[in-house]
Amino acid sequence: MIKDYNDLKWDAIQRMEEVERCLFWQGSLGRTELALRLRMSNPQTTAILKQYQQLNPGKIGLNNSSKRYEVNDSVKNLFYTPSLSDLDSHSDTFEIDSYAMSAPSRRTPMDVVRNVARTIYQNKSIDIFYHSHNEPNGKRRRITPHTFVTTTRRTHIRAWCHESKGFRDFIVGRISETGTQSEPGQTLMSDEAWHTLLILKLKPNPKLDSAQKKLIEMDFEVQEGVREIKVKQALLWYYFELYNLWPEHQIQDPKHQPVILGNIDIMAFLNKVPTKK
Amino acid sequence: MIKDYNDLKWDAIQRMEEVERCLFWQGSLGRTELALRLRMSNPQTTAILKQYQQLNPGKIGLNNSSKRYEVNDSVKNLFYTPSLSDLDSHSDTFEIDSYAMSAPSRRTPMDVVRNVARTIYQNKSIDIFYHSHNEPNGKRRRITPHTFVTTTRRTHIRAWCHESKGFRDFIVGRISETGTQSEPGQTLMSDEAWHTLLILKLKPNPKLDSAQKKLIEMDFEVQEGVREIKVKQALLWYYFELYNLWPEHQIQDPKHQPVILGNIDIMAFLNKVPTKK
DNA sequence: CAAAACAGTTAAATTTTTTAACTGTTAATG
DNA sequence: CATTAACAGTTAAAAAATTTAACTGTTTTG
Repeated sequence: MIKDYNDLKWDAIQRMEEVERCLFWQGSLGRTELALRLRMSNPQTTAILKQYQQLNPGKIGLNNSSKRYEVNDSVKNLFYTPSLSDLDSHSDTFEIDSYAMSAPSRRTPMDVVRNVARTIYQNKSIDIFYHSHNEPNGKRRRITPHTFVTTTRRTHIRAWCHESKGFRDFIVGRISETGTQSEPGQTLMSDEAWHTLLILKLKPNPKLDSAQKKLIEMDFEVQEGVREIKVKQALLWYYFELYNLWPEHQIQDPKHQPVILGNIDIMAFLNKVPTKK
Repeated sequence: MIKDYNDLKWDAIQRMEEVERCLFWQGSLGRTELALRLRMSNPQTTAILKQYQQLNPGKIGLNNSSKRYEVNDSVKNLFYTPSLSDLDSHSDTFEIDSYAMSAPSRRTPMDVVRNVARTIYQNKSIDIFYHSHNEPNGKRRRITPHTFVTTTRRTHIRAWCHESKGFRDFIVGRISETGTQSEPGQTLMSDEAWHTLLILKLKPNPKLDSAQKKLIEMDFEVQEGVREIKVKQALLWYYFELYNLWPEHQIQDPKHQPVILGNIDIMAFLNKVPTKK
């Protein structure tokens, strides 16, 4: 009768995930509440909760006083990995408000995303009309995309550019049109700057006093004065942009530049492969 | 036999959502593929696809040549709302790579998130140990949180602060401990700065040449020279931070400040209510 | 102390899903 | 150019999941 995690069918896994989702955000879950959420009858809901208890013993227990199942956070989740973006998409069903600041500079036209995604899925290339810094009015290009890259500022597409014969990043919001698909160029495998990992070292800005430094060390999880981050060479430029790391900006107010570059030599990699300058 | 959207049970809705998810990202979906994804038998999978066709006529059609169902993008989705964060959480099952840049300054300890979420859910207040700019070593406070706010830089909690007797923003990553819950203070309703909407006006940086301006206008969806954004007064500061809008920074390279403030008078609201300075 | 609000239970009826053995179509293969 | 492989689609009986309807038991509330 006790089933293994792997014996469950897809439907059952979805339900178990929903159970854990409720438990994580609410801390407790009533049977009637679950029956309403899953639109199921009471006997079946009871069965599901029993099944959950067998699969993940000790995670939940009925509190006779509140008449609700209460969660034991020291037992790990089996089905649900919590994240804030998940709260965003489910906050309407919980009574927990969640608000994402809208930022127009990051607009991501979903029809472009869709057509590029399908190009990746089919291992093809695609015609795009792209507005770059050098050609703001736009130019037709053919690219073989391999990965969507979400930086803190915008969404990019990492792709082989058939025009410039190299791997480049394309900002999704600057693609105004997508065209027909055709045979691919170079693929993920040969994107060296993508596969090269560098160590980026960050230090608190020395202009901060020691108490403020501690705060920054907390924010950045600094260990022994330096925070080391493994960074794809292809994305190095965006880390400079994010943390405002260019040495010529170090004159700035440390409020706008809480960390500075710990290994200047890494800047050599910024231009080595023409990623984006 | 033809069922209405509302007649479907929870399980069925989840499945339909999965069907639309596959269709959106892949553009096509095979019956055998769907059977594997849903871990269902072939006859049942056929039934589900038929049911989908009845619910959303014209959305999919079998291509006899590829022997796969192909999507008609001009017919709207009924169950699935696409987003890039959704691709992130499902990209392992599609052959579409997706990579999110890690940014240590945004760390969000999920145990803190969890305990605060449950406090909101239960309409209570909670003790936290908070490291602010003025008190980097941390101080115990009691807050009544009402909303999670995701800005482009980090996750905040909007809350009534029992110590300073006002609504404040707390950076999740700067909460080092959460304590016991108790009775709430002021709630969402009385947070004026949260409910006050302002119009923020953005213009392309005049130092840009006209071609570059066009590009920025595309990025920001500028209409007739100005982009207007409705902004909660409580979040105004973060827009200044995001777009680097402080007038004293206007000397900067327009690469780092693509847009400037269109309505200087709005700055009065930055300090009016002590949100964060 | 009675009522309300829950969780939990049972057994028969109903619905969904699987199993196993089929047909039909298209593209690729020798 | 016939054969095969790879798919979608079908059927009917068997099995499994779910609902319905009528219950019991416990704790808090008024």
